[in-house]
Amino acid sequence: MNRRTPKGDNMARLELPRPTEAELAILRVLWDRGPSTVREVTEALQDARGTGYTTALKLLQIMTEKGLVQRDETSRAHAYEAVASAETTQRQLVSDLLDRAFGGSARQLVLQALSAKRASRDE
Amino acid sequence: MNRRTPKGDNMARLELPRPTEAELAILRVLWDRGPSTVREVTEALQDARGTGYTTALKLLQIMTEKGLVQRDETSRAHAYEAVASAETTQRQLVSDLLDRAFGGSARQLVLQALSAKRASRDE
DNA sequence: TCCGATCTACGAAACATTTCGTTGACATCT
DNA sequence: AGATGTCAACGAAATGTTTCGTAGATCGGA
Repeated sequence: MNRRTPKGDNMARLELPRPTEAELAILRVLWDRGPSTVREVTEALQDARGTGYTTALKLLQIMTEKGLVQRDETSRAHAYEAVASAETTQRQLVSDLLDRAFGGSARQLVLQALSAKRASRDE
Repeated sequence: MNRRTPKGDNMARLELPRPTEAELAILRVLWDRGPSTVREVTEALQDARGTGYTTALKLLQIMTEKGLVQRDETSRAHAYEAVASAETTQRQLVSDLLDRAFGGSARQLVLQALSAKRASRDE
């Protein structure tokens, strides 16, 4: 395990774990919609992925443990909310990719980003 | 399974699978050094990761199956070589991240890349 | 030829991620 | 109250990734 702020802890917020692929898809929904129930997340994910209800629920439970989302249990249908902003998480992901694939050369990454954009526009 | 060019197939090279984290570390060595033996890869990886010999070998075998690397079996110590260039793979990774985390906004990704660079320079 | 070093191959264990079936709680409607 | 539908929780299966132990082949030197 790898928790920086172990569960009940209220320390300086730095360093959440890197979200997995399925987790990231959920975070994108939460960033778009704000706090949402499992059903809402599931429905928003129907198009992009085939995510079933219990799958989304399980992922949100795991993400709560990891500290990636916060759960509001006030109403029967709990509301989940992303803990880190889209910008913060995106910066972390870019930074990881920078280290893992580009040896820290932000310049190369930017160039590839522009090239990738052009390629996707071309099709 | 998910192979585009099923094993013996020699079709147009497009679309290799996205390398995993450990695989990417190996690709970086191969991009740096050119064709290398398992031992050479293992030694290059000693610092960054603790990768043992059989681990590197297994990964290279899997990567060969996936088409990520090519194996030259001429000498007893086989030589492995990356199939796709650093640039091609990097472009693919950036493109994936763009879709998965940025909803296709290359502009945002570039901004975060610059911000990530600044942050890492600051420490 | 025998020994030790080095290599590939194989398979399984350890671990992480994703999916879903089932259960029991609770709510709403009749 | 009883029937029906929605919910969270849990555990386990299915899949993907990483690590390593072990076996067998080959090479070179004593």
